[in-house]
Amino acid sequence: MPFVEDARDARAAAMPILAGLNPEQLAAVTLPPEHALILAGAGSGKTRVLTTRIAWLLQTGQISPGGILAVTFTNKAAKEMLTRLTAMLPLNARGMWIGTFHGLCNRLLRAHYKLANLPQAFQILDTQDQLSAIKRLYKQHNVDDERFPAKQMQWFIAGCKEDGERPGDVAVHDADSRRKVEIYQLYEEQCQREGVVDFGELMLRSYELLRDNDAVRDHYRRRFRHVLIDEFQDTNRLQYAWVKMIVGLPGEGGGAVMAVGDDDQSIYAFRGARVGNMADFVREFHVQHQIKLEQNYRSHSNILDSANALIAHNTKRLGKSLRTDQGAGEPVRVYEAPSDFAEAEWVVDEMRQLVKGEGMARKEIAVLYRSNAQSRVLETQLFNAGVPYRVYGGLRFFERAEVKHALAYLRLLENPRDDTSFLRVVNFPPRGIGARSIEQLQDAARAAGTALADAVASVPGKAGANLAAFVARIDVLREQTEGQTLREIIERMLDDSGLLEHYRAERDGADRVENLQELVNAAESFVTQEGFGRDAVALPVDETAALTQSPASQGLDPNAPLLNEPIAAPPGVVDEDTGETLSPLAAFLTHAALEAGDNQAQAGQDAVQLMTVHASKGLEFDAVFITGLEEGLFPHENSLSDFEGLEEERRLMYVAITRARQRLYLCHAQTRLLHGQTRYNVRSRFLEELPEGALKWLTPRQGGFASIAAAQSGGHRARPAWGNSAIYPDMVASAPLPPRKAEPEHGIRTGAKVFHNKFGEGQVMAVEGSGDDARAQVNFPRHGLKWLALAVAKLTVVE
DNA sequence: TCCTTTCCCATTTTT
DNA sequence: TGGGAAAGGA
Repeated sequence: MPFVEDARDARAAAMPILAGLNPEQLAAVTLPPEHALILAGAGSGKTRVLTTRIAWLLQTGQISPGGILAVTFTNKAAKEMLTRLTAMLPLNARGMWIGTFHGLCNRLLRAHYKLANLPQAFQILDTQDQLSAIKRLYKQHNVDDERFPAKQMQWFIAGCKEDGERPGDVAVHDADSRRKVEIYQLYEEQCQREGVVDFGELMLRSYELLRDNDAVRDHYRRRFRHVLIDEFQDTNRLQYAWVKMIVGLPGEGGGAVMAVGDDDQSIYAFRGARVGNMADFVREFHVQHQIKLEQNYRSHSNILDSANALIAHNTKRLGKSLRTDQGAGEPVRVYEAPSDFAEAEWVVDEMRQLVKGEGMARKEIAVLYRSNAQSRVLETQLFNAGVPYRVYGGLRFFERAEVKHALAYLRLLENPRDDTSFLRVVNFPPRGIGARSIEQLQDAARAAGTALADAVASVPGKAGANLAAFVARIDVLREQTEGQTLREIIERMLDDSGLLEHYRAERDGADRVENLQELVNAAESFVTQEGFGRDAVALPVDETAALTQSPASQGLDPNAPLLNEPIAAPPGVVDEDTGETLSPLAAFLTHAALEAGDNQAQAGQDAVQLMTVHASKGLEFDAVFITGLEEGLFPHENSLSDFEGLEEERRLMYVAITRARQRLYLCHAQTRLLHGQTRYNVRSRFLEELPEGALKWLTPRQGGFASIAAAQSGGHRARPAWGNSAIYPDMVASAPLPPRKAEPEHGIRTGAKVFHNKFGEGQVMAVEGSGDDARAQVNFPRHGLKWLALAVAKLTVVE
C-alpha cells in the first residue's frame, strides 16, 4: 500500500491550513505525537491551535477521525471546535469523539451500560433534580434539614464524587460526618434504584468503568491516539484521573495528550477546579513539549500592559506575558462615581458616546460585574435611557418550570421508576392528588421496596384510585406513542398530560405555552441535527460485546499500518450487527439534561451585553466596562480571608481586562446600595496594581485604602487585615504612609481597649502613621478587624 | 388545594 | 432591599 507517499502528499496538501500561524502556534500544531502542554494566553488563538492540530493530524494521515478524542468544558466550546474543523476540511466527523467531559462520559456509559451496572435508559439528574431528590430522601429517612441543610449535602456529595470517593471511602471523624456519609449512601441507593445519575456520577461511574474493566480500558487506550483537552486549568481531580485512566500514563499503551490551558485564567477553584493538575500533568506524563502562546491578537497594548502588570502580582504562576503588535491604543480609563447609581449613569452615557460618536456596535460593548446583583442598577439606567441590552445568566431553556414538567412526563415514558419525575408531575396539572395521598404512596413504596409507580395499587380508597389513574394515563401514553416520531410523542404528551391546556387557561401562561411549543421545535432540530431521522444514528446498546469480538473495532494499533477509512463503528453510531439503538426520546432527554440551552435573552439583537466576569470568559468585545471595582466587591469580601482566594480574584480581574479589544473602562463608586443599606467602599486594590502609564484617571485620584494593605506588609503579598466588614467613611485612609517613630499624639496604643460609636468596644491590634494619617487596626468582637482613620473615627480609650 | 404571609438569605457556575 | 422557599390560613 502506497501509504507513505499518500501521507507526504497529504502533508503538502495540508499546508494551507497552516498558513498564517505564528511560530509558536505552528510548533504546537505540528508537535510529534507525544504529550504536550500548551500554555495559551488570553486571545492567543487557542481554539485555532486546537482545531488546526486536529486538522493537521488528519490531513497528514497520521490518524483517522476515530483515533481522536477532544474534550472541552462547555457544549458551546465543543460545537465551536467541530464547526471550525468542518470548515477547515471536508471530514467525516462521525468517528471523532469531541465533546464535554460529561457528554463523553455519558457516551461511555451508554455504550457499556451493563458493565456500568446501569439501565439502558438511565436518566440524568441536573442540579435542581438532584436537590429535590435529596429533599425527598430527607423526608423518607427523617433527616434533620436544620442540621444537614440539603444544599450543603448536595455540595458534600458532589465534592466526594469529585474526589473519587464512594461512601465507603470517605473518612469519618465524628457523629456528624458519619451521618453525612450515611445520607450519601442512602442517596446513592436511591439513585441506583431509580435508574438516575447526577453529573458527578457520570464522571465517577465512567472512571470506574475504565478502571475496573481491562478490556474496555485497553480498547480506548489503543483507540485514542490523540487526546486533546481544552481549558485544562479548569479540570477537577476526578477529571484528571479520568484522563489518566482513558489514556494511561507513559508506558501504558495510550496515545498522546495535548493539554491546553492558562493558569492565569483559572477562576473556578471554588467549584473544584485544580490548577495544580497542570503541574501534575507535566510531572506524571513526563511532558517534554511545553509551548507558550503569548502573542495576543485581541487587544491594544495599554490593555495588555495592564493585564500583565496586574497578574504579575500573583505568586503562584507558571509564568507568561502577553504581547501584541497592535499599538498602544486608547488609555485605560478610570472613573470614580459618587454612587452606584451615578456609576451606572456614567456607564450608559459613555456607552452612548461610543455608539453615536464612534459608531461602535452595541453588541460590541460589554459591562462586566463581579456579582449578579450589580446588574440591577445598570439595567434600570439602560432601560430609562432606552438602550437595548441583554443580560447573560438566569434560567436556561431546559431549566424553565414548564419545560421541566414536560420533560418529567417524557422521562416517565422512558423510565417509570424515575420517582423525581413522578413526584414533579403526579399532581401537575392539579388532579386532586394531595400531599397526604403522596405520603401514603411513598410509605407503601418504601414498604414494598418498589418505585412509586409500582405502589399505587397499595394505596386504598379514592386517593389510590386517583394515583392509579395517573399511572394508567402514563402507561396508555407510552403504548400509544410506541414507534412514533419524537415530535408526535411530545405533541401527544402535551395534550394528554393536560399541560398545554393548563397553561392556556392560565392568565400569564402565554410565555409558557410558547416555551412548550419551543420544546417541540427543539426536539425537531435535535432529530435533524443529530441524525435521528431516517438513518437512525444512535448509540449502540452495548459496545462491550463488539469490542471483544471484532478486532476491527480495536482502534488504531500503534504498530499497524495507518488506514484511510474509519476503523470501527464507534459508539455513537448505530451498531449494525445488532441494530440496537437508544430511542430518539431517550437521546433527546439526555441532550436536554446535558445541554441546558441558551441563557441569554433575545439573542441576535444589537444590544449591549451585561454579564458577570465569570460569564465573560472566552468572549471578547470592542469596549469593556468593568464596574464595581471596590474592596469587598471586587475583590469580593468572601475571598479576602485567604491568599488563594485573593489570587483567584486577581485572575478574575485579569480575565475581565483581557476581554477588551480597543477600549477599557474601569469604574468604582464611593457608595453602593447593598442589601438595602448604603455601604461606603474604597476603590479596589487592583486599580493600584495597574501601570500608571496605561491609565487615564477621569476623576481626580484620591488616596486608596488598598494601598495601605500593600504598604503594610511590603507589597502584593498583603493579606487583607480587615475581615468581612462593610467599610465605613471613617475607615478611609490615604495612600501609603511613611511610618514615623515619634510618639503618637492620639494616645492609642496597641493592646488598648477602645470604644467606637458604631462598633462598640474593641481591642487595638496595631497603630500606624501619625497626625491626620494615623490609623489603628481594631478588633471588634461583633464586627471583626477594622482599620480606622484616627482623624475621623472617634475612639475613646476605655482601658 | 391554593394563596398569602413570613422568614431567611445574600459571590462566582457548567455539566 | 428583594427574591425564593417554606409554613400557615381561607
